[in-house]
Amino acid sequence: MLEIAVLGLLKEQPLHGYELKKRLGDTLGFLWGVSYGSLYPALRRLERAGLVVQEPDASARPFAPTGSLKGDLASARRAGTRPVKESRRTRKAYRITAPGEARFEELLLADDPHADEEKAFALKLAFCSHLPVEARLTLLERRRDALAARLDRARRSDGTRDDRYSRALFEHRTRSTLRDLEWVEELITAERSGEPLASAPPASDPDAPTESEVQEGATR
Amino acid sequence: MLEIAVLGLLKEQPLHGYELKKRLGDTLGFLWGVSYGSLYPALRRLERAGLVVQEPDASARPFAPTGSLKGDLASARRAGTRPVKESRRTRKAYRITAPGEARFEELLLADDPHADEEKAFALKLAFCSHLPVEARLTLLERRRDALAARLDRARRSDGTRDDRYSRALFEHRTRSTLRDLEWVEELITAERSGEPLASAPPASDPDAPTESEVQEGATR
DNA sequence: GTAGACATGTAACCAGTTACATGATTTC
DNA sequence: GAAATCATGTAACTGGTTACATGTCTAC
Repeated sequence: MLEIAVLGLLKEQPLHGYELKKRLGDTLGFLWGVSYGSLYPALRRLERAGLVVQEPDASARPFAPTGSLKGDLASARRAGTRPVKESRRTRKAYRITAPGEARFEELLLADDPHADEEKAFALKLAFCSHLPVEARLTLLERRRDALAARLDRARRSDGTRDDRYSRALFEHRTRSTLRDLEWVEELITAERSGEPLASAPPASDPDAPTESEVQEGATR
Repeated sequence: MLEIAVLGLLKEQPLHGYELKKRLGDTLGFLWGVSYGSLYPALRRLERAGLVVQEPDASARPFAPTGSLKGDLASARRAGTRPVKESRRTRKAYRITAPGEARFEELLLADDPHADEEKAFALKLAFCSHLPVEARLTLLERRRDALAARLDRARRSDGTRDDRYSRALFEHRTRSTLRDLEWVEELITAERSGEPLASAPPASDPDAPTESEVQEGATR
């Protein structure tokens, strides 16, 4: 799980742990509240496995980091390779390697029985733009099948306990699953028909792919 | 998590591990695919803590439990030419104790930061009929607040990554949260206004179950 | 010169998992 | 008497968590 997220983010740009955690928290948003206690060990594991490497550096330079990482990185890059040996505890920027990218794709298609199904799918979807179309379709179809199977099971096992709350729960859950299924099916057809992907119902204006539309859909 | 489920089921009737697992799988349905590897240790923990005790094995047996397991079994074999539904051997039936019931209520209201939020709530809701009304309301309101907070956070953090899939995910997730919120609010108003709770549109619910059912476990 | 953000890390724990080991009872 | 099912359990692992410990940089 964490591996996917980390590799996915590093695929977009090199980052150090602290920043990685921030992004895990807010660009991947709702999905992730990972802690350092799992992040740093994960990074070390990835490094030992050769899936990521430390960038020449970028740290320990005496310019002002003002909170802007991009600025920092840009400066660092400008300054070129400058190990600056004596830093004891400074940041370590990691970059994904070729094996790392391979592993990433592998993970996006693997289904880890350990992980929470919903979260795993969400995470994968969040990064699937890095995948070739067919792989993406596979991912979506697998999800569709899982949801369909769940619905089926629900339909079958109607002998749920006679409790009113359990029943309410059961019904709500079933409706949710149904909606998820429909959504995934939309994604699939969108994927098949080239690109559009108007994930929110109809009525959206495809000409304006900006925030406003997103907000509209979200707060409706 | 497991504790809640086990105590909740045992509150309804004494059961042994194997049977418990089955119910965890199908009466609690979709929620739970627990394995023996966690169930049995959990039972032992509960027993050591005095929250459950072993029954002399009177569980659902059509003939008198003499206390002698082997005797009972012999009888069973003698009697059982037909597939008598319930007659097994070394099983250990557990019964919930008074401290166990107390602990159960406590757990239903506690919020364990470890557990998955959605699953934890679902599980608690599934058993909340054993709770007094006010406690139930507390549970529901807390869930409502959590969902509202989530929505709020989503609304605020619009700086999501510019990825089309992440965006789709974000929107879908937001819609789901909104629906969950509405649902919980329905549950709350239903709870406040006495009993009705018509959570689903076309529910096939001819005979409205009356209070008696709700009451039965609550006032011990 | 110290407060507070930035940054990295370890240790103990937690709640589950799979794989395995074992044994009793029923049924054919 | 073998196979299927019922039934209980242990060991090793997993992928996270919190709490803690420490270092470095900037700004005041």
